[in-house]
Amino acid sequence: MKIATWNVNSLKVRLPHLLDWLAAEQPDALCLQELKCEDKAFPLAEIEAAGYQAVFNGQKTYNGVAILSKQPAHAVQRDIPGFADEQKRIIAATIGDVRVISAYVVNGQAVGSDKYAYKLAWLEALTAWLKDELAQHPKLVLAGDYNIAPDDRDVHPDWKEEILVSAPERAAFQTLLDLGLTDAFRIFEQPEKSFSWWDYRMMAFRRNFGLRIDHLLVSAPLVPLAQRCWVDKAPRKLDRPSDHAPVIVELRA
DNA sequence: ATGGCCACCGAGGGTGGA
Repeated sequence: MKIATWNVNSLKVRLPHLLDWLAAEQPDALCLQELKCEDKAFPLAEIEAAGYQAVFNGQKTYNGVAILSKQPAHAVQRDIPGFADEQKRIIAATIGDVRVISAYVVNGQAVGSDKYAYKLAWLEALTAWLKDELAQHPKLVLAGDYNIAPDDRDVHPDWKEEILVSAPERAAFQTLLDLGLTDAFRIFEQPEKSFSWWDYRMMAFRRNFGLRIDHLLVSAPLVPLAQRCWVDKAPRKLDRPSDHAPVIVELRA
């Protein structure tokens, strides 16, 4: 079973890349973020024609998440229960016997800003809810754009900002791991300077000036099933790319 | 040179992203 995550930065603009990528990679489930697309405008017909079902939680202009899957999605949950939030950042569904969550974590803009406080509060609510989800669903994948680079090796040395790498953000990431989740990417040996996002500016992709902020966290029963985890840089090389690349984990059936 | 790019909305430049 292949499960992937991809921040597409506008589903409308990236739809051709998405359809090509689905055809080539054939993931069993794909978590999308930053749809920037209202539900009524979701391109369901095109995605169904590609052989996928879709559940989604969108809004105009900003945010928006979806899960595409070959098999039906059950027990769909939108947003974090009990957490008042206008922003559409969470959708969860059960596919087969695996609970799959697509998450678009708050960016936070700058350490100390109002958005940063919202980021930390949002992560705290996510963690509390995840504890319940894990109790109900032993096999779980928390996939998405975390807007956190967990370790120094996940950051190009030229990164001068505090946001995405600050100690409180990394502590929040660790709190998720402490629930019993594992960063699937780090189960395996990986090339140095492996990243999932590169700024559009400054020829950042060509210079590999990136950060690894898109992650697939897997619950303990899935760790021994993990076969491989990698970043697919190919879509980042296309014309009009998303600034993020897909990350994929392959699980033994 | 202290910003460069991209997408959004909407009709020009402001906002947000990371």
